[in-house]
Amino acid sequence: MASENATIYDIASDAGVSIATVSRVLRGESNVSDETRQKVQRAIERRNYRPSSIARGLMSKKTHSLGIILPKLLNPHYAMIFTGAQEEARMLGYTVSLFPWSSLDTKAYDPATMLIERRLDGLIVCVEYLPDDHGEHVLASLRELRRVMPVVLIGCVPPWYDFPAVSNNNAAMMKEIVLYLVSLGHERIAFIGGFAEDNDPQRRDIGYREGLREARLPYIESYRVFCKGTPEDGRAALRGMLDALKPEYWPSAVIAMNDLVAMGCQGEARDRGLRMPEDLSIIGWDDLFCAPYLCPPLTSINTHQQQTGARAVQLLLGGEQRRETVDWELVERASCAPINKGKEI
Amino acid sequence: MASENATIYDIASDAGVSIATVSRVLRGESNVSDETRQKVQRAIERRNYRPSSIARGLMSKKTHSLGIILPKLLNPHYAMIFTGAQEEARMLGYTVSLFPWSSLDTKAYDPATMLIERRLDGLIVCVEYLPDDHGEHVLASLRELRRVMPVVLIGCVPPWYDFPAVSNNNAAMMKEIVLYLVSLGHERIAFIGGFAEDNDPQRRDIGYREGLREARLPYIESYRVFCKGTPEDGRAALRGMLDALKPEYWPSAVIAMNDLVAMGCQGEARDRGLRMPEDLSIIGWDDLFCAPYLCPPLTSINTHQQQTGARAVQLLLGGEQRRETVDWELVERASCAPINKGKEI
DNA sequence: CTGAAAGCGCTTACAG
DNA sequence: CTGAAAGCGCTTACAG
Repeated sequence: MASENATIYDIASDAGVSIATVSRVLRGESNVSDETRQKVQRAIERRNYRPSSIARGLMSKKTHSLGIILPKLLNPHYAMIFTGAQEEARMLGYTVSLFPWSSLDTKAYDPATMLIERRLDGLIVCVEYLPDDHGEHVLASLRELRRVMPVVLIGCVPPWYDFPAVSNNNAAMMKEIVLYLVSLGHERIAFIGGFAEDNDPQRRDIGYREGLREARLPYIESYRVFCKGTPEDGRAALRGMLDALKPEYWPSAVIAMNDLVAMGCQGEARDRGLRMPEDLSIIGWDDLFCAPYLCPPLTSINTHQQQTGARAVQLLLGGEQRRETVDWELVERASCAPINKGKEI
Repeated sequence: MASENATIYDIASDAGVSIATVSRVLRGESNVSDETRQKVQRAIERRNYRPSSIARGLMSKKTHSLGIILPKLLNPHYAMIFTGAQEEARMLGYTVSLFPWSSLDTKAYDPATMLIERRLDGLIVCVEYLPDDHGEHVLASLRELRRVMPVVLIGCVPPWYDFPAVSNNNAAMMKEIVLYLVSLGHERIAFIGGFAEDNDPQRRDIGYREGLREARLPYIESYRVFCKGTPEDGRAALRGMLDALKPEYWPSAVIAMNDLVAMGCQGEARDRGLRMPEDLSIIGWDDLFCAPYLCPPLTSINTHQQQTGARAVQLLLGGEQRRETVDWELVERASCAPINKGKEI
């Protein structure tokens, strides 16, 4: 099937010149006579010759290929980041390959081997809030990797991860969400989300508390429930919270860590016969493509994921060490409504 | 940041042997004395040396990297295929990079250039039903690419595309769906789907007609509506169909070409005040992660996308030329219900 | 069991 | 403007 590719030697001999000259016209150098250039170009076209970027990379030590590591491509959130990164990379002449999260996860047979042997020009890693011990492990792998290739992080990046990164200002977003719900009249606002990272001034818990404080609402332990990021996790988390509370103390609004969790919450609420949004407002995070088609259509916060992916590539290739923050946007849909003060439960 | 990598020469001189010997222990050859092997291994560990797979590939002419081209990663359907392919590839020591659909789409500046210069060991292309002229274009690009690397197709592959492929038996699936709806009592069954490919015995239209024939139901032109694959397309398609029909002729069930289109149909039906599934049953295709969370939860057909991606990699690396068909599974949820004969419209 | 040499397909000084 | 030669970091016969 795959026939032998012509090499620079074939072109040189076809055109009756040296390989150095062929190389010159390939790279578009100006110091080649028109006549020679045309001879070479004809030979190239006749053979349909394309120089091997692999061989090229040997001298330049550039592979023009990037890697990306993310927890789960099946979450459209990461698919959007990947897409943004891929498109930007392509414009700059780079390719991006997907590596599994497990490349970082264990020290077993040093899964990063594949990553390193590829001689990538850079690596993008999407991190999530991680339980502490696990986080240490990942951080160690990242530090190891950085010794051989530039690394840029995306996502929930604690400040003591001394890596360039592009992330969101989670605290500010969360505060905006809380105040938005307050503006709708909500006073019992729950937050179902990931595990906290101490000392991170941009973490969501900070914004959650700040928002409540600004609205002069109390912080209530039982409204803060932890969970991972799947719909099932969200469903279980809401169930646990409601089971533990008398109905009169049930929250009137729930902030979900992401749209998947919000979907699970909708399922649980529906199963319990709660009307949405009358009995329970829910707000998601990520604004996935399916948000408008949920019931009710899910209010969510758009985090500009494609732009995030693109910026990560730019930081990577620009060798910039700073941390960047990407803008966001609250997208109102029907899942959050003004509270019905006189509601019946 | 990225420090200079040690080379095989560094290791050789550290260990006091020739690079040929280092190469032997790297590749785990047996004809090396224990003593020498250990000297070399110690040197490798001290320097944290990893051989460059790039340089390796120069001689072997293998890059151990694959490419995948798909219409849109944001559709979870393709994210699942990608994930399956990536996992299988990794097990076999390969990497997979994402290339944009535009690599095939236009002949402008020969976008496939990047693909070819990378010297990929193989390429997976996810195709969709395409309007004829456009399809010809893509087919030409694929034939061109195949001259320099193995290509395996995934998806709706007409029989005259003489490529190895892994796909579904769309006709059989469609027939099963029609008969399933018939078993629920439906007689007015619409199909909102992609454009037909003449002569393909596995295309959905074949199964649609066969199912109807077997159930002794007439094929009705106005129940067969064409659309592309987004939720908006689906919504518009259903709107168009209903607008064109008197309510008493409205279908009682709609088969959507994929879950996205089904989502759009749900939106349109809801806007019109149709109760689902009482007034309208809808069935999707692909069984996306969000299907269980739609309203009503969407009955759909699971096409085992991860397995599909994995099989494509196996065909690619095995050099097999055959076409394969992957199994499927109808997943019943609440969006399809027995028809209510005495329903009020 | 080990090493010297050639080769993979390019680029990069260096001469001319 | 053009070419001969060395080099990128490996593997692969070929000798010994």
